[in-house]
Amino acid sequence: MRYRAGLETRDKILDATRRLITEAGLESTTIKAICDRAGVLPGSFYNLFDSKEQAIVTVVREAIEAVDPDPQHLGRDTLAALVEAYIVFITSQADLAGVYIAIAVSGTRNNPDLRGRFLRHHEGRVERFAAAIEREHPEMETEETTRRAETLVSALNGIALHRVLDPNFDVARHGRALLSGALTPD
Amino acid sequence: MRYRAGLETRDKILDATRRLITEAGLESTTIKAICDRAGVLPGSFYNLFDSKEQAIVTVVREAIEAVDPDPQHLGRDTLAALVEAYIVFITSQADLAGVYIAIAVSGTRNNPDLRGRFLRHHEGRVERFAAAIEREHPEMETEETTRRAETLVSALNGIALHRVLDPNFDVARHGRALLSGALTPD
DNA sequence: TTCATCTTTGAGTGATCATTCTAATTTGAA
DNA sequence: TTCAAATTAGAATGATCACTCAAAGATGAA
Repeated sequence: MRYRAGLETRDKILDATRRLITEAGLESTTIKAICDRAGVLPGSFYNLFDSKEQAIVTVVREAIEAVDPDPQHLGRDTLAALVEAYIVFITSQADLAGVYIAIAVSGTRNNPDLRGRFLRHHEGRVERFAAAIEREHPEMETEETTRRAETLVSALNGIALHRVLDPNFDVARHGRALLSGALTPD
Repeated sequence: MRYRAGLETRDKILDATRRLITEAGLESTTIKAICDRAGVLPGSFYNLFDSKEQAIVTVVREAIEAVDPDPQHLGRDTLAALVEAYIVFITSQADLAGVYIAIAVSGTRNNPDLRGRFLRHHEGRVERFAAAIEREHPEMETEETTRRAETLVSALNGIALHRVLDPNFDVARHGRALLSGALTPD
């Protein structure tokens, strides 16, 4: 490998960006703030990224990918496993979870790219949940499984949202409660 | 009434602020943007508000108060009525609902005042929901009713959050689905 | 050791931010 | 109609924003 110095700087910048978005919000994630925290100067930042936007999008893509782990289970996962995976994501990757929620709210209003990316991801996520429900309840109609999956995924995001506000919020307990409520008859 | 002109300008500014936060996010809610939309100049803005912060806090307080209507029902409302009230709030006061969610995420990180205000409001809301659950299920322990209320309120916020991203999201249907799942045995 | 290439430095750019100020205009009680 | 008080106009301030650039320094293949 040639010139690894630049790669390390890149990591430091992405790490700083990730933590800043979670701790201070998108609004406060300025070039200066990123560089201060990464111990780097603006010139170095722009040597590695074309724009502030690019660094943020990189981190956001990271977060979106981290939400859905184990793609090799696709088509075989249980609903409970999907919920547990999200709980693990929120609790063990708090920085990325913070990015995910921050983007869901602030990031998607002025940035069509982020908005599209997020909505496409959400859609795929709902489908994965719906498929799991259908596997466990073959008698249920497709429209119904989709609707229940939408409710569950959105509700889980609500849990993640509250966790950002209150680090003591018991994500596991509330997430599992939603799971057991998700398949109740109307 | 003397000098009503100022009051009208104040309304125009608050209205512009409300819509801007919902449509473009806190980040894009600048003095210039507010004034342009309100058809007013910065001098007029600062004649009526001490700071941009003050206008935003005014709108946020408005939103927080609008979430919980009919305080005269306090101590008598059913869980279903509370959920319906939130559904009505989200669908019929989209601007304020957008403000509410935007603040929940971006507003509370750097602003301890907003953060405290939001968390206090959330706590009161959970208590109100818990009391309704307890009334309908007297056999349930207090700790249990609180936990279920926390799950439900956070999950409802998740529904509201998704509605901000997708205006076609069927808030009523998903909100009611959460209600029926909220009292399922573990 | 040489030297082309990669990387960092840090001052500097124009744009835009929240906010201020003074002068002009409008208001409404008298 | 008068006039003090309320309100608006609009240019100006300094701070901070994202971003650029030329020069210095570090790197590693030969």
